[in-house]
Amino acid sequence: MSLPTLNERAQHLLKALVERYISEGVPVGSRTLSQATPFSLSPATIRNVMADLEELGLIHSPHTSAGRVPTIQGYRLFINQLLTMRNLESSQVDVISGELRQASGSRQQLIETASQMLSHLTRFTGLVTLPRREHARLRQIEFIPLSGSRVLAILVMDDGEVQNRVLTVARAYSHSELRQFGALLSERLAGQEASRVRETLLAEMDTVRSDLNALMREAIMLTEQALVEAPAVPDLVISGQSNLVGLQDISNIARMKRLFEAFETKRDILHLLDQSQRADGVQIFIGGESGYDPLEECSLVTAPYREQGRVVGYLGIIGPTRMHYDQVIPLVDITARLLGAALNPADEPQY
Amino acid sequence: MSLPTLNERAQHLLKALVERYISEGVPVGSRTLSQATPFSLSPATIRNVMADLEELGLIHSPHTSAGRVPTIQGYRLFINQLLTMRNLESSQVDVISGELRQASGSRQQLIETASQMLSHLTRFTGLVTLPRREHARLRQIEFIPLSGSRVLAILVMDDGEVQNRVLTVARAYSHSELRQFGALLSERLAGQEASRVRETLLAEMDTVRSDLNALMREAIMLTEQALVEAPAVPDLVISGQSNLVGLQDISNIARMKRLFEAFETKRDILHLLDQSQRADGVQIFIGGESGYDPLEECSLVTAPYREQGRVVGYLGIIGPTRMHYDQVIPLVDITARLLGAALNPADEPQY
DNA sequence: CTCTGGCACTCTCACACCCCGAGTGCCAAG
DNA sequence: CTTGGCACTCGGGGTGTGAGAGTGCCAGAG
Repeated sequence: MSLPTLNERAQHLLKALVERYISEGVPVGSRTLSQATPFSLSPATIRNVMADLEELGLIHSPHTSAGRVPTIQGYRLFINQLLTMRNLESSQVDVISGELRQASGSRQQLIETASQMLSHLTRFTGLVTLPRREHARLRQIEFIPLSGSRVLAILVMDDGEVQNRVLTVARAYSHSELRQFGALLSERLAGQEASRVRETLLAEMDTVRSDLNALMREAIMLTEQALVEAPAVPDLVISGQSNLVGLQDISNIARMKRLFEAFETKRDILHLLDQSQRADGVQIFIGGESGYDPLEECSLVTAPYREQGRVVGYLGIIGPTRMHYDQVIPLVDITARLLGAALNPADEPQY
Repeated sequence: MSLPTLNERAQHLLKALVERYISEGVPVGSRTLSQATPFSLSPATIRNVMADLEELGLIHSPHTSAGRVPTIQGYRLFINQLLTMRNLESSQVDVISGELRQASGSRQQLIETASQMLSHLTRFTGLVTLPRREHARLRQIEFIPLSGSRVLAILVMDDGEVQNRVLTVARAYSHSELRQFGALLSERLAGQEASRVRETLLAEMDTVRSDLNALMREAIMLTEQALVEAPAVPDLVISGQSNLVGLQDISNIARMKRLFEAFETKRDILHLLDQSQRADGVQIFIGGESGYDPLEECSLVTAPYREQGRVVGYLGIIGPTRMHYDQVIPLVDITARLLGAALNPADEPQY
């Protein structure tokens, strides 16, 4: 899968060909290319070069008398080595940061806005994963009695995120009992990362066992229960699916159906985004490169976004493989940065 | 827009024609119809009747030498007067009630499951609105201090629903102050419908003013604030959108695009569902009857669902106008009933 | 060795054409 | 009122053809 190395002329021609194909959507022939390149080569010469490129698997012609079209490897080489990014218009940046600022009240809305921005500005489908919460720190825990033997546990996170869980417990607790539990636990657990809380709890259990402090044990079991129940929030926000309907590149109806099924499942796409961990900046899956069938003929452009220096989620777009990477890549990149900034207000914690 | 009355023979033929068209998807000719009907009439006779039906606007032929196809009015008459429902297979009912029982832990999940059931069983797109909460009664109110001048208000509803709002307040309150507010207000407001709470609060304000009870006034203002902030939950759950991709009836790509845009907007569809209030049972919008353009060529089959005797939401499906109404209608109906039942466990309130 | 013009070849696309089958409308007779 | 007959219409599918675009290859020039 390693990319071949090309001489300068071949590079130039490949670049011109891909750019032309991206903007026109029609196979590119030797004559067209000879006009569009400063080398001033005759079509015949260009044909020779193209034959080489075809042999290398970078381009391919749909049929004998059509021009050439980039293959996936052609796109790959183009993106890795030949692509010159286009500067974003500052107005676009303003739009994104403006919208994000406006939505900065709630995390959920921030994520949704980012997704919408991506889809509006690219005219493709925007994706944003919810930020992973595992590094969030607990601020406090409260328990409130509900009817019968049900208890409402409220976990307040450092960043203002609030989670509710309804627990079923062995016996009814009074309001004041529960308040005590909460105070006790908040004191011990505040400032801990949620992912570590369980360990702490288990350790605590041991010391408590010797003390035979029944109250404390109950409280721990309640918290334990509350942490186990995973909240059922949607973990991927998708916007602008309809933008992909009717694109000439995805004209095959069966393929489109599979694509939309993938959007509904979410799981596989989420998995794909999670896999792109290694990259620090923008990462791109071209066509079937992801190994995920429904994305055939599509490309995925993603970038991680950060909160307090840590990567907490990914965002990106799905569009046809034939897209203006030179514009989309900077856009995804900047959106990731701006979302990160919006999640980390410099002045104060989120709430 | 009133429907014409037909003699028995015409009714019979129209019914046969619509049924045939629904199951085959091909315009129905006079010969086909003469074989499929017990009257044993010659094609020529049937042609005469069909000419009448066409004149009445109930059927129409796509072109000279094609058979006939029902018009919207034809479908309407068919559904209102001629349709004989098909009994659901009991296995389907079992599936629905089984899945709903399994999801009965959380309201959100119940709604999503219902939507999925609708889409799976019809192979079309399922819709369920979230239950309106306006008749929910408050059980209790709690306030928890966050950092600085932020306060977390927690509203616990009678049915176990919990809502959080983060409030920004003028000054910082201590934990115990807030607990007092909560206790005070819970006492006064518990058992009231959320929609009426504001009135009560305003009234309370007056009495309090004379008492000059500052604490209480603060508490009221907090609650007021908490109630005003609307929670931003998605209010319509859509499942199985991809089922509509590739149906021959919606082959027009531009139309499909508009349909999917409608799914993304949600708002208009939600509005449409809300409009179907008057109906007690299943209601049907055929094609453009809804007055909503993107649903051209589609039909909407909806039914209200109830909680404690009150209609709190709507569910239904969107599919091609050419659908098996005799199966879909009972299915939507029973799903609404079962969802209602799942929301109203006989033994105890939801939590 | 590289580049170029020329030439024969291939393939798609659009258009025209035609025929077949299905279904109709109408009429006249039962 | 029903029916058989008949002429008519229309869309779909298959075929044919010509134009256009582009290629591959070859031979000659630099």
